[in-house]
Amino acid sequence: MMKLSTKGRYGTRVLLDLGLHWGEGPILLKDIARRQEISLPYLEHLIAPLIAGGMVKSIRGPRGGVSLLKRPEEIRLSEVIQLLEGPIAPVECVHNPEAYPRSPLCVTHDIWDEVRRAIDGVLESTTLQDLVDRQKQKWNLEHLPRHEKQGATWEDA
Amino acid sequence: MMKLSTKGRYGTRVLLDLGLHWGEGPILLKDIARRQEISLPYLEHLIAPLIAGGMVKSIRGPRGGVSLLKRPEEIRLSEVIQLLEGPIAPVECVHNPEAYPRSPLCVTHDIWDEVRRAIDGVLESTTLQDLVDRQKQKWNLEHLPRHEKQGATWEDA
DNA sequence: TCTATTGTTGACCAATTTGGTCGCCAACAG
DNA sequence: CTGTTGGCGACCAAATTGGTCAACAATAGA
Repeated sequence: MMKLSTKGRYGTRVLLDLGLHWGEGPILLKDIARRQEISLPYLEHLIAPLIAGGMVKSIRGPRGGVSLLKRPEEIRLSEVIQLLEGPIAPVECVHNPEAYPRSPLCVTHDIWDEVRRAIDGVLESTTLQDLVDRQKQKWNLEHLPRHEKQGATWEDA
Repeated sequence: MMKLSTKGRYGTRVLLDLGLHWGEGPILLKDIARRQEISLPYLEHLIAPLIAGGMVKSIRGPRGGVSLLKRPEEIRLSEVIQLLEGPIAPVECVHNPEAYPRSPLCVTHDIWDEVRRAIDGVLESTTLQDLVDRQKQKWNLEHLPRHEKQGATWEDA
């Protein structure tokens, strides 16, 4: 239950990859796909909602690629998940209160909303820059040069 | 994303129903199905993991039915969801650390684990008795006799 | 013991979601 | 104009979800 789909997981890794290459100009989808071990055709679908959401911009043609449209510290994980997976809510009526007039009568509703707020609290307080910083710190702790580890941002799931 | 399936939602309502009838002996599945607006055949499948998990006991034959095996204040929502939906974890590698030796290298892993702990915190701190109390309080606030509202524990989702 | 009642189990099924692939089109640098 | 690169929609297989149904097991009471 309560699983994130690959959309959210892969997509977060894609953005982390872009965050780690922040300021380097357009990044090739091909390179992201290789580093994050995502198939190129599937990556194209993952990137689409990020572009539509104004989080990523793309340039076509030679020397093209994708890059972040906002600075990593301005991108909250809650926005990312929202774009990739839709509203964060364990049950439908929590997200869509107007459609369910009798919700206030049901106590389970209250609990699911508490769960939603708990999830949202974590995602809202985490920015892409936080992920970038944590990743770099992990690499430093290993005393390894960064470029040898750029493929190691997967989560094996 | 992150939706609870009907297993978790319906199952929680079933237990709330049993909590509200705590001490009244075996409750007919038929009655639960009617009050909670769940089809009887489907309810039978919902109740099975609760029985297997030792949370509910059943008695067959005339004057049979199901009832809580533990007191409502001893039943945490986290156990309920665990029984009905399996492990609470937004991604697989968070729940099953041994199987993914490289997880410590991946920062997204850390975030998903924070989300898991946030969810678990809410569910762990809520007991079935809490739900029962809240439900009764809502009914009182409406100044309506309880028996007229026993069907109103759904969540419309 | 017979019977009606009630829960148990497993087979089965349709719809939806998930996790992709593939081919063609659009844009752009040189 | 040509090659490179992303955009987009059609299509697909597998798993999950959300059920139904029929046969069976247990038990209370006549």
